[in-house]
Amino acid sequence: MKNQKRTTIYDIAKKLNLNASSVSRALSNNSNVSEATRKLILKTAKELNYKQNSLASNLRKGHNQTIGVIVPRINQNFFSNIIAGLEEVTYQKGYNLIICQSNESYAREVKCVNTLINQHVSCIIISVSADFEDDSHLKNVIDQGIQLIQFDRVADNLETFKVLNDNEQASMEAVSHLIEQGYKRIALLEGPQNLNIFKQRREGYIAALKKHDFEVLPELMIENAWTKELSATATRKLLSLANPPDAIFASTSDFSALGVLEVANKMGVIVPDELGICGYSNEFFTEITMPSITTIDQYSVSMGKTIANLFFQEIKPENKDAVPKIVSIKPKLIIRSSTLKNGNIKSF
Amino acid sequence: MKNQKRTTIYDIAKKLNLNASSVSRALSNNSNVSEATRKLILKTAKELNYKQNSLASNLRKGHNQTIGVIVPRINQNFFSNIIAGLEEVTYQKGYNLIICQSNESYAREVKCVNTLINQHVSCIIISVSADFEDDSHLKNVIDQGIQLIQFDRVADNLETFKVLNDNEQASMEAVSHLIEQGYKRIALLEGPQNLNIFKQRREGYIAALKKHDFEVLPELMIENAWTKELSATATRKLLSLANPPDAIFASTSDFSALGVLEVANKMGVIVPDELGICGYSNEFFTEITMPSITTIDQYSVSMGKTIANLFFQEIKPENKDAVPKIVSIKPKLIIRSSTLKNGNIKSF
DNA sequence: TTATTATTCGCAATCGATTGCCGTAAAAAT
DNA sequence: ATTTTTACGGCAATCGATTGCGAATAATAA
Repeated sequence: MKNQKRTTIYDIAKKLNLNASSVSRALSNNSNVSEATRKLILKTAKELNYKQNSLASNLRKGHNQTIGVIVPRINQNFFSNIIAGLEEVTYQKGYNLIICQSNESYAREVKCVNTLINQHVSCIIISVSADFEDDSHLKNVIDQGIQLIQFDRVADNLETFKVLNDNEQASMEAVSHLIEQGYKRIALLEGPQNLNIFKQRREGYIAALKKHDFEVLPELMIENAWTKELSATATRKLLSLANPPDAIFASTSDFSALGVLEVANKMGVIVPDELGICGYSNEFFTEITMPSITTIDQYSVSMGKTIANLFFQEIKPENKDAVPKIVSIKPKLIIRSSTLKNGNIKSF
Repeated sequence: MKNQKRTTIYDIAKKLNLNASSVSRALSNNSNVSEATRKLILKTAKELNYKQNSLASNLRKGHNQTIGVIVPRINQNFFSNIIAGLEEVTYQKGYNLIICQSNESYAREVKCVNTLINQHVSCIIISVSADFEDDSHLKNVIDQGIQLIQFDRVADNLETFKVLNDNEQASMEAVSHLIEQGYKRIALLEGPQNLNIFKQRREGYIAALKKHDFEVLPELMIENAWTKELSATATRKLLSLANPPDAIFASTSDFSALGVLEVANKMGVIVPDELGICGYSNEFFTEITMPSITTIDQYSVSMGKTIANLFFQEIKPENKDAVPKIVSIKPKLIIRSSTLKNGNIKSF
């Protein structure tokens, strides 16, 4: 049973004294086969344990019921939820996903793109890596006639379909919330500014400060504090300032916020009374920390569904003069204990 | 630029007045092409932006540099780490992964298997779904000449390569640890017994009790408590027994353990003094709960690597008389505050 | 210079499924 | 009974890359 050949439509045809074309038609359920022979073909296909060869089928048909997905890391909540959402829709439509991780490396991202191009996927859905350099590989995707949808982290000046979070708005709401809670000196932990999302969150932060006539203080804006460890270090620095902040918006992630919280707890700084903390992403654990962490939910699963639906409804129908659409999803501020100054603290 | 044809080896051949076969040979870097023409071909391939059509290549070659992975859910730590580990190795070897989720549904698992068979992947790596029924679909994989590696949750009586955790051993160590800490009545939260892993964990629990001359009490063994909610319910029931347990081993997952912890905290039962809690999987959050949760680390990333290496070293070389090997990995008990009765409590 | 060997490249079949076109036979219409 | 229409199914080309075989040329040996 090792090297047996797999049964093909020719095997079925031969057994029934038919032509392969009839077998193909019967199996694809299309037309021009009598009900009797169709049943016969289906029956013997089952008997011979026939499985279609998608390679051959797709080669002939010139397309592929496959969508490629490239994300920086699949073991991050946001991305795995996006994929879960994508999968839910694509599965219904009989498409399947090839999932690749760039591991936040540009070189690897390029390789992933090439692999997917070679596979003739019908669409590539991508969120670019942190050390994103330029968009030539993405242009290449388009040149090869493959649909491209960017989400979350995107190459701004490349005209494609995009599904985005309104990071600026969310960021502004978060900071406004902090201000309304009475925090006076609000620090910002930022991610790499070559990624659009982190730029936008910074913009939102600045906008909120300006709106409330707060000063924008460069010493309170820490670049590249986007891991738990980097954030912890940044927090120690911030809290030992002559005039330390009374709130920190960890705009990069909840892991970053956790770093802040742990340092605060260790230093005996009371959260939220002496220090407000807000994270980003609504990771599972933000609900169970002490205190629980205010954060921003990105509706990641439904965002995944939105992306997939965009493909099936707008792109796949080959609407030639369809202008690349940009869908923006408004994230939601989830207010928890870490920013509720006025006694209204949720219990664990 | 929409419907342009992609350039093929024939386009390159025509431009250079060569035959496609030479182009193919030049690109595959193999043999029988002069250095001069090879360079010429490579150059014009780049100029024309040639991308190989993997469908055609794989169809002709009869195999596929692709491995299929089927897991219940990719947004579970254990599985996403497995995939991360797999990817690290397969990427090096130029293979890529098609990742599918069964969503814990048997029907869907069967569909995933069929899709991967159709794609002619060279290997399927699977951890079966919770409502696993029978292994006919897996037998089918083997019949179609596709390599099969099972991991973690496996169909026991199907002879394939397997990579397993020594669940029984780990479970026994966990329960022994509880006993050594002085807990006297240890309850068990169990998962669906049609999955090998949960059966083994139960065995380990029983073995530890017997080893220490403890009675095995059916009323302390709760079946199907494998979500946070089910575990919470089970915990309430257990703690309101006339003779309640003083420790609970949530053998199914850390989420389950979290459910236990939350109920204990709400009921004012002090962990670990009045109730010991041990989870399974070493999810990220177990480190940051109050108190932190003792759990079992499964070395998931390195397990993924092990699986991939198994394929490349033992299976792919077509070692005809290779007996399906079973690799067992010994998980590690991570002792944290939730089971440290004797004052030796780690701080948050 | 001729015979032999090695290199390089073309020819054509092949992988398996799909599909336009055409012929035949059966069914329907006249 | 004859013509027209419809249904069914075969033929053969096609998708793009690979590969065994053989021919032509170049390099080497005799």
